[in-house]
Amino acid sequence: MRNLNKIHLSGLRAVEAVGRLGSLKEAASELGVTIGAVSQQLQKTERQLGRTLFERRPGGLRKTPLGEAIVRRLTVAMAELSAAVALAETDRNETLTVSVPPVMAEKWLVKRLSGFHRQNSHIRVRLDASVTLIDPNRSDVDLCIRVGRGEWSGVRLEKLIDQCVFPVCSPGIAAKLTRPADIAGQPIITDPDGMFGWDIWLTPNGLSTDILADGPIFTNASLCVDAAIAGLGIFLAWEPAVTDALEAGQLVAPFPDRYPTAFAYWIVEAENPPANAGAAAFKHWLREALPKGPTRC
Amino acid sequence: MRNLNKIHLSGLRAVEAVGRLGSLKEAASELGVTIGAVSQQLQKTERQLGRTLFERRPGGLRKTPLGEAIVRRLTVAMAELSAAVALAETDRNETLTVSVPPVMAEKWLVKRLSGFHRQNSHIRVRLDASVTLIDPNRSDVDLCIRVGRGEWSGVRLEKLIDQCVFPVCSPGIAAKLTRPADIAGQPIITDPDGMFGWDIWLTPNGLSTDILADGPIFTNASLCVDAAIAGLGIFLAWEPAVTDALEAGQLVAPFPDRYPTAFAYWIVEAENPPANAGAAAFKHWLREALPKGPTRC
DNA sequence: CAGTTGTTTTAGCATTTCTGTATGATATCA
DNA sequence: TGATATCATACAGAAATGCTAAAACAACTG
Repeated sequence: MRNLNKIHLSGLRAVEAVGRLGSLKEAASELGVTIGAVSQQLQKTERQLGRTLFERRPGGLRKTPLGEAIVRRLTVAMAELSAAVALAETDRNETLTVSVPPVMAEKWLVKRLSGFHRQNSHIRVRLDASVTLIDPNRSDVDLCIRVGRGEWSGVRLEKLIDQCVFPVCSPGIAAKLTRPADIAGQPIITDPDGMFGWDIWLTPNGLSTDILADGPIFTNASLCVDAAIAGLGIFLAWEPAVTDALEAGQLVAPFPDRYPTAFAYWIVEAENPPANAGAAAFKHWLREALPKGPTRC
Repeated sequence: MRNLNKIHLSGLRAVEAVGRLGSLKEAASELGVTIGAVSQQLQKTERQLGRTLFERRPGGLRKTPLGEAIVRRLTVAMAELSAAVALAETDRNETLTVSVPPVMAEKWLVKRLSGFHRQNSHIRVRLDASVTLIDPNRSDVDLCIRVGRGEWSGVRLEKLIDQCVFPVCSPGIAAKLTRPADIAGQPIITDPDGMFGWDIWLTPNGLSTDILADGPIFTNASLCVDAAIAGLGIFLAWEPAVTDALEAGQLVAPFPDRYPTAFAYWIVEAENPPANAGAAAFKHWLREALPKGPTRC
């Protein structure tokens, strides 16, 4: 393989094209450069190989026996290279890697993905559920959905929905809650990694965090939602983490008012994302599918 | 195939090497460049493909699934390219194309070639017998042997032997010749394309071209020699065109003196010939095998 | 001889690529 | 915990390369 070190590969490509197509003119057109450029490449490669690959005869070039043999192999090689590149292109257009916070993946996205797939059957979606923000510029992730203030730099951003919080609990617990103050005394389900506190909801209701009782702790918002469904207490939730549970009646929002945290759901893309049909389709679908209207703040 | 237009092939080579060897360091060593260069190539290619081929993780790079697939194909492609290039290298070292004037090829070289082959059994010699000077810089000829003044430019020259002429004829005719003046009356075999005239030999012998009789004309020195052997007349010959015929007694040189034409036999090579083991061996063999000592002027 | 086709040459510009060096991030050892 | 490897990336300047455009050849064709 090391014998390729002294040969410029694009010269070999020129040789291949000229050999296959029979003339500088056609090769130049296929390669997208001028005839002169191809001529130079050809000569340079012949010099590097130390062999003449084409006889110059009136009316055009003609392969020498060695040229014939080499071009035959080069054509195979170029086809293989082309196939390798095509692999990337297909992948780029047909598979989409989306990085999503685990809660959203589990509680909202997984269930709806079939809807996307129904509309875009040729696109294969790969979900990457991770908490930490992956840099879309340097990973194989095409699209990230992230919760935050939108203060990331070096990326392309699009806001999806603001994060608005409201208490949720099982219907059983909800029956005991008529006023916000009734929250006191009920166990509170907590995610210690959560980025906001109960004050966001308590303060507007004229209450303080002092009234809150303790309750189970889960280090993952998805588990908190499950706990709430199981009737273990009240969780300060948000869309779309509980969209389905509310709809299915597994959870109830005893107080309709929702209050914005400082955060929102964002689409985070690489600064200069390569054209990707799948990414465009997914973004469009996402905007349509996300809870809107009455479910917003 | 056109999808290769937007991709630098050397970038693909870098991808292949890194993918196969597992680290920038080793790839850099194989490619004969610095690590930084490989890193840049890698990133550039990933950008061009629009896909991440390697995950950057502590301790080194690791192929993504797509990277894995692409590298597999690239390895095949590179091996094929390498084989194509190797073809040229083998050819360069093992086959030697020599362009020789037809007379020399027929009357001297063909017979002796087996001697060269016995000493250099791995080298395949291809003889190209043509009259016109092929430009060794732009043909698949490695070595030319040419008769001339050595006034070619843009080539590498080495003088072999000066051309010295002397009359030859069949033993039958020779019997009638005791003094140079006896040439008169005998038919003179002529090559109209010959580059010298009889005056070269006549003048030093105190004779003029007026005394020459007509005789058969052949447009090829080799045929002239054959005609002389057949007893059709006297031919003003030179080494090595008649070396064998003289040795075999088919021809006789009735007058021992030889006179130089302005010409010589030269080895003509490309200005910067690629290293070629065969060419070196052939030149060496040629110097040894050519008539020397008493057969010279 | 002018016109055509096809390749080569030349000069100059623009881009690419490489090298060194500095930087950063992680792992390993004592 | 700090010292030291290992691996990769960033950057800037220098060197090499590749491309274009236009002119020049060269060998046919009518």
